[in-house]
Amino acid sequence: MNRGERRATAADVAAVAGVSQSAVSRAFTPGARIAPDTRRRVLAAARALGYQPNAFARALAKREIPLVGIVMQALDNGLYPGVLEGFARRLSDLGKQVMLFVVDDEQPLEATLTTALQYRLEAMILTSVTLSSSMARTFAAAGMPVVLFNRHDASPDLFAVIGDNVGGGRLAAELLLDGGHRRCAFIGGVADSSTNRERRQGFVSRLRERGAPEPLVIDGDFSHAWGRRAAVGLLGGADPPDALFCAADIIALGALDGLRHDLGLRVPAEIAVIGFDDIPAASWPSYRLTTLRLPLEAMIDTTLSALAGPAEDMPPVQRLPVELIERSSSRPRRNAGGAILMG
Amino acid sequence: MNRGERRATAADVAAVAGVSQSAVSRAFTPGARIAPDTRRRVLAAARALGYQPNAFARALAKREIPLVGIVMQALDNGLYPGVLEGFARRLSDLGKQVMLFVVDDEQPLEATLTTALQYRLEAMILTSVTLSSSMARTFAAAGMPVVLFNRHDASPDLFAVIGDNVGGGRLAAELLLDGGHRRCAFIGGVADSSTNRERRQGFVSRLRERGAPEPLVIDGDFSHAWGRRAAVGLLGGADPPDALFCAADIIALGALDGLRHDLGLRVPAEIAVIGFDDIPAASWPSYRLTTLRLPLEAMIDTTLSALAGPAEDMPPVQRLPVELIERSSSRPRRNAGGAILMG
DNA sequence: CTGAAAGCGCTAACAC
DNA sequence: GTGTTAGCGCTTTCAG
Repeated sequence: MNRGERRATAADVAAVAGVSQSAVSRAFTPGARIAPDTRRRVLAAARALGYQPNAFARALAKREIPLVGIVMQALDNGLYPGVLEGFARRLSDLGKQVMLFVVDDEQPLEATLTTALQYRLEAMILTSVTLSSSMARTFAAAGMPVVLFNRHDASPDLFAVIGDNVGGGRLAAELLLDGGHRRCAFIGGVADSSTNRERRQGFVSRLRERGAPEPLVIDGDFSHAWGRRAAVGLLGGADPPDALFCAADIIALGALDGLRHDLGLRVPAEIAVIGFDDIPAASWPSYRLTTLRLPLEAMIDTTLSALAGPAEDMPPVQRLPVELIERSSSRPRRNAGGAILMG
Repeated sequence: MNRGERRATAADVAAVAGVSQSAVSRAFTPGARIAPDTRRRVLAAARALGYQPNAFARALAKREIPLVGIVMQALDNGLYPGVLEGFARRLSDLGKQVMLFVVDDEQPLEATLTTALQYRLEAMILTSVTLSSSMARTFAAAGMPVVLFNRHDASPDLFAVIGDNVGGGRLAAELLLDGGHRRCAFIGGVADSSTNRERRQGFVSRLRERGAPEPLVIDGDFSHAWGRRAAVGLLGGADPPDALFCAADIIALGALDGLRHDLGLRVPAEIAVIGFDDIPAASWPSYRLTTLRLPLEAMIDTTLSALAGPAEDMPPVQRLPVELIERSSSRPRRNAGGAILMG
């Protein structure tokens, strides 16, 4: 490969086409005032030389670049591949590219965000992470819009698009209680993530409102392995629960596997399981997991329009409704509320 | 957000620090010749102004940018999230960013690649797609290295990193025959993808060599839904198979679900299933899928070193060995080869 | 070690 | 419509 050889520039094309360099620029600018014939000549010359406008030079001159950053923490929990794909497609339709950042302990968020600043990205979409207020200020100062996706923050001014986690948690409690369960447990993900907190809170508060016993609550991470281990542990303890609400589908899938295959329990006859998100695997016949569906499409739309519009007049946290998807990991509701059952 | 306000430039920092603009540049260049004290002053001024070097201006001046492109076709087959994450982390360790492209029918590869050319990316990693030879020529002319990941191409000069698909297919045949199966079928993915072709070819050829009956072969796509539909269809036909080799785990998972839950068959007692890739879900207790593991780590390493090194002296197609992972969707091997069994 | 100056390749007024 | 002319913000000789 001739790595060394210089790529053709607009000037080269101009020379070949016999026009000025700015004519070349115009030929490649959609709405520009240029004679159809000149444009044709320019394009022909460009093709001959293999010319492609240099995106950086353009970015420098225009002081903007159609590039948005997306930062993700974990690509392997079943939810984010769809999210990433959705954003990528939509942004691509808008003529924008995506710069992907994946963070973890070795790639701390701070360093990542510094890079984002250097690239003068149009905007940043932060999934599964949250922003310190000092960083938020830095971005605001740089004029780079930021939106949290599926995460939420205490700071009121940070824009966030989330599902109705509290409402979903309440729905889960409702369904379990209506199904005749009394001894519920919550298997959480990362303890201090907002999704985890809110889902648990909705669940626990509704349980209390209906006078059910206080549920067991444990936190871990968003993984299949954790769900499996947690479920097995919980069922081995004293006073085992008869219903599990998991902070995410990936955890619920693990719980289901632990319950059925490690413990030999029947679901939902002996114990019910509810997840959250509705990832693809939740609907597979091996699981048929009852869950709360996150409105991904709508969340992506909302995120993108927040980034595009002035966004000044919309409330900073957009909380979209989730949908209860009843499958067979939970029992159908009973009419009664207080019956005592299979202890 | 003060979108309008100009961000600080090196000149601004220079003014505050009382040095020349080039000193600022040096302060931000790792090995540059600059007095420790000047650097300190510059950095202080930079911090005060919230200055971050402009990556595009730098790219323009240096004629290179630490950015590599990754194009993916389907993020939802279970394999690619890990691939993407692996590449992102490794590249990030090298101080490089990743630009993600997702292609499909609406976002054709050609358009995507044109964009890549405009961004003067250091290199392109193409997963799950293949390159036309004219496009390959374009990239070569532009001096942009390209490597196909988990895809392979007829053109001999295109660099590709793949698993030993043929060998894996042969291993699958071996295992099935050793398990006493005779009537095998192959459930393929996208018909003309190289992975599909090679895996099938290895499988079929080994079956023939050992004198087994010609297997049924059908192609579809790389999805759970297809695997399920295909398995159900195959078993409903005349002369149903007693063993299935699927072109990918995601297909095998679907097949397993169809077999067990739609048809009520026992696996592997009544029918065996083997997949390919070893995605995370393959090891979950609900599936325990026997499969051929793709050496992802090694493949990623190889890809990256091909991109880095001269790559002139390594053979253009790197075929890495796959590993048979026996779980419980297949019967253990018997010593015999020809026993007749449970028709 | 440091500053001056010349680009890198393109866009955007501004005249014509 | 089209060419001319300034930059955009940084790196990199080249003197000193």
